[in-house]
Amino acid sequence: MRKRVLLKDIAEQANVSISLVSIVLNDKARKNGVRPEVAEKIRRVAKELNYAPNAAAKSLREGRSRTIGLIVSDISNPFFSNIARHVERTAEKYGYAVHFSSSDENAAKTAMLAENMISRGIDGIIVVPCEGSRDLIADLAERNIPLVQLDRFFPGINATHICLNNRKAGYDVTRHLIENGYRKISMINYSFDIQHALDRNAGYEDAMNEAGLGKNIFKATVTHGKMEESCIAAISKVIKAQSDAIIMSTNTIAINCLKILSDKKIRIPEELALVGFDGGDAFDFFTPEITYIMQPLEAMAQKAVEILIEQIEDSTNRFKQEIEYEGKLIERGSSKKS
Amino acid sequence: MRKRVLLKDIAEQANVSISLVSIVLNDKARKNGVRPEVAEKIRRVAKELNYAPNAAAKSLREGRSRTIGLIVSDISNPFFSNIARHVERTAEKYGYAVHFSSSDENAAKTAMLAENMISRGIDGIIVVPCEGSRDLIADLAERNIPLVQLDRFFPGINATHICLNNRKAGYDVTRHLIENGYRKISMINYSFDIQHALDRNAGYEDAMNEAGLGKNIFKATVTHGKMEESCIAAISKVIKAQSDAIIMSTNTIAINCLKILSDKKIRIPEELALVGFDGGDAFDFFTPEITYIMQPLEAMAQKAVEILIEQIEDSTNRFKQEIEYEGKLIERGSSKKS
DNA sequence: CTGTTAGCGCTTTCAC
DNA sequence: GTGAAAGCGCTAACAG
Repeated sequence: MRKRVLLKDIAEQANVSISLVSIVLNDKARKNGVRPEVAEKIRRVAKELNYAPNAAAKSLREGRSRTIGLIVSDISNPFFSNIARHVERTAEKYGYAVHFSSSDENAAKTAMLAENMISRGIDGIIVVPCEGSRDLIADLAERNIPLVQLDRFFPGINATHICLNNRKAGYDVTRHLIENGYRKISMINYSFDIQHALDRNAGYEDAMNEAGLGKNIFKATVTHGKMEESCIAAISKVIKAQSDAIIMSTNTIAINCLKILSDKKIRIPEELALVGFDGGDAFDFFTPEITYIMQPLEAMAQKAVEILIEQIEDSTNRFKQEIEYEGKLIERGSSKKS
Repeated sequence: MRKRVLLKDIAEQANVSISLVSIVLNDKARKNGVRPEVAEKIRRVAKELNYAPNAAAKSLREGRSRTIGLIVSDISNPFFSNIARHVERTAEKYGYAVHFSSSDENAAKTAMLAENMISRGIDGIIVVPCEGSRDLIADLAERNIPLVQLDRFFPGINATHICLNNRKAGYDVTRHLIENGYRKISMINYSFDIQHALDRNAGYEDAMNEAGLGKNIFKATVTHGKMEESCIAAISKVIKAQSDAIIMSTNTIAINCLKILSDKKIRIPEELALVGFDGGDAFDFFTPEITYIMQPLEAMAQKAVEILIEQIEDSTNRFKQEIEYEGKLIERGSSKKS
């Protein structure tokens, strides 16, 4: 194992002290009035020796690691891996690395992952919180750990969040269906007690009531742990209720439902119109293509990282922020009466 | 900011020395003959105080961080995010955290990411190497940095790899098409000078030659930076050559080609049969469903992590391993003559 | 059995 | 302008 090169090695080569090397390599030469030629020499030697600082020592000394943690439900879900990609890109821009973990929608696991990350010295956390983790999030925020909730959030706790205007999005898809002539519109959603599900439901109900279709409101719920069975059950219920359109409230729900509907050979949109959230290959390759609400994921993820880094780098700047982005309806074949 | 609890705090509370606390909390109590009641007390106090070790200090002292780096082309690509998920799960099992980065198929960026990770003190790297990074990989291996190449690899360098038996996989899909009556089978692949592309090509040619169809071998190449245009061009060429079947050599190529074919309203498989690699929503929701070679990704990722950790934890055990897994053909509608 | 001590590599006063 | 020295929190060798 080639010995790692240390500040000491550079100092010896350059005939200066270790502290000078540290100062120069941290771009504090000017401030400390180091002579330019000395600084230059140190930089040259460092480059020659291929110096790379020891992050552990730096972290220990500085009390920060320039690493952020990202907790999502499941990194293999394209929605979250997209988030991860944008988080990574922005973090990199600011010189931060990213630790990721998947929570499997499990509150206890989320808590464990967060503690683990903290123990490993990450400087802050971006989390897509799952049901039941309200207390954890509140606790982290109270402990003054830089934290941003992304995509989902808990109202009433003192923690920053960034998400879609879900109520509006729920309203918009419903409106879209109504305008296309659908009347018996059903919603399939998680039973989650989590704000984004509640808000999408609320938007749906707003639109239905506004159109005088309140009596047609029909909500079927599915359970995370048993997606397949519960989606089958939900679809049966929806069909029995003679719905002419379904709103599939999340990407995962949609993928499961689409498989089932495809097997059942139900004609879309003639027999049943469909709308979803978030996009993805499934929506693009289903026949007909699925209408959906697109989230400005890149902007949201970027903002999340930027706010987090602000919090990290300025500990006086940890006031709660609540940021909502507007979704955009992508109209396609699955929701248009011929 | 609630002050973090240190070994010192526990030591004071429990009326023992810091080192005893360290010994006990690192499960070395038995070995050092610490009295059980003392050990118990220390553990109790640690729990009460909610002690979490400072990872930076531990890393600095121990020279290892229990963190591994994962470099893939693009974490938002479902193929890679699946790998990430399995890597994460196995790493977690062994108490390791995961840093991830996307290389964008860029060798210079890969090098930068790897150096960055090393500087940050990761203990080892799992990398899906991109074209042009042979020297980098060889260099890392020579520097004795624990390293496993996953999915792709460079032959002739002294570095472990885990991948599919790509030649066999290329052979199998081709055979499958031939057996289903297709004769003018074309291959769309990266122009990459990377082994897995070459091997899939070789397998394709093996099967074609074996069946006396050598004169029908037709390969169109696409370029990573400009997938859309180059896929359009490739498909035009393939159609002009009057192919009756296409092998799409990677997931990304397939998704791009499927969109194009879908726009062109070419009837699959009557006019053109299709086979792909790796699966995904696109293959499941395309009509008809796409036949593909499934890689045992979970097993491969798990093995990659395990070998990496072995290398990390036993520096005498760094001999090169070359492990290949067999793919499995998933036959579906896109490759069966009615 | 338990405590003292010496660093891991780095940054940062504080003298000179 | 530059260097010596202390110390971040932890582990492990060595005394006692």
